Amino acid sequence: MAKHFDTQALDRYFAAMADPTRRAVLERLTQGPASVSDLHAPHQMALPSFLRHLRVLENGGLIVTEKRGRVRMARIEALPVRAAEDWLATLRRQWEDRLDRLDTLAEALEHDTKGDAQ
Amino acid sequence: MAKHFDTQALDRYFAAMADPTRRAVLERLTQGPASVSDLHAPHQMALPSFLRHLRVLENGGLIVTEKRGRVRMARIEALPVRAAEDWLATLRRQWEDRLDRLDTLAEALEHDTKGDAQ
DNA sequence: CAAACAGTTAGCCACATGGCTAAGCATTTC
DNA sequence: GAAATGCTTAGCCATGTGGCTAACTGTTTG
Repeated sequence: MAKHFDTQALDRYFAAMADPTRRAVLERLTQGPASVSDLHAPHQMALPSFLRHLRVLENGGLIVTEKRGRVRMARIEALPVRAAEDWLATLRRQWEDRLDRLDTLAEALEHDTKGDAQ
Repeated sequence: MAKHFDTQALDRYFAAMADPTRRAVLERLTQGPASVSDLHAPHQMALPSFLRHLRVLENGGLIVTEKRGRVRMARIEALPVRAAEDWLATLRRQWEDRLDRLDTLAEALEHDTKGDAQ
């Protein structure tokens, strides 16, 4: 029942997503696989700089790349995105549950006017 | 229709969540507000180091703090978590849509055996 | 096989991050 | 009002991150 989150993986997932260039790459890759050059084209920075962003995405497991001849193709990997989303959802759910319990408590206090809480 | 994501905000949200200490603080705060000392207690690091994690969370807008007397209380802020979650959901959805389109294409090719796509 | 192409590696630099200790400043509390 | 409490600031250090240029490797292509 208890969800198991790999903290190191979450570290890398979230860190990977904490950069506009890398998020843009992910968005681009939702439309299908692309080569390093294709992915690089819309960005101003030098290719080596860009390549390191791809590495961050890759060893965070968010994308997978494969070299064929002199071209390296990249595609998005679904699972890590799910993992990050799940962690956030779990967090939000816990928080909402707590608010629900507070509501319940508030209602209870309204009916039963003993003021011994707080 | 088009969702609007503040990139700088996303940078800070995701960066804030890319650290186990900070995620632990967020999880703790889903159970309700707490003082700096309370939040610090379960963590090994020195208080000043810990305080900086709180600052990262705060100016990423993930938590709100308020000082009353000599105690500073912190509570979680829902919206940024939502924003991050939404961005991930949007990303995943685009990706799934693309896969759906590929499925549709595959079906079409199965029925209509003309191989002029791709 | 020479040239163009697509990545890659190496190395440099500036700044950010994450940890520490030591000392300081308000606010209780005794 | 002195002492304890709860945070805060300042400053140091090591490592990580994000950018660059220059030079190199392996693969097509003319």
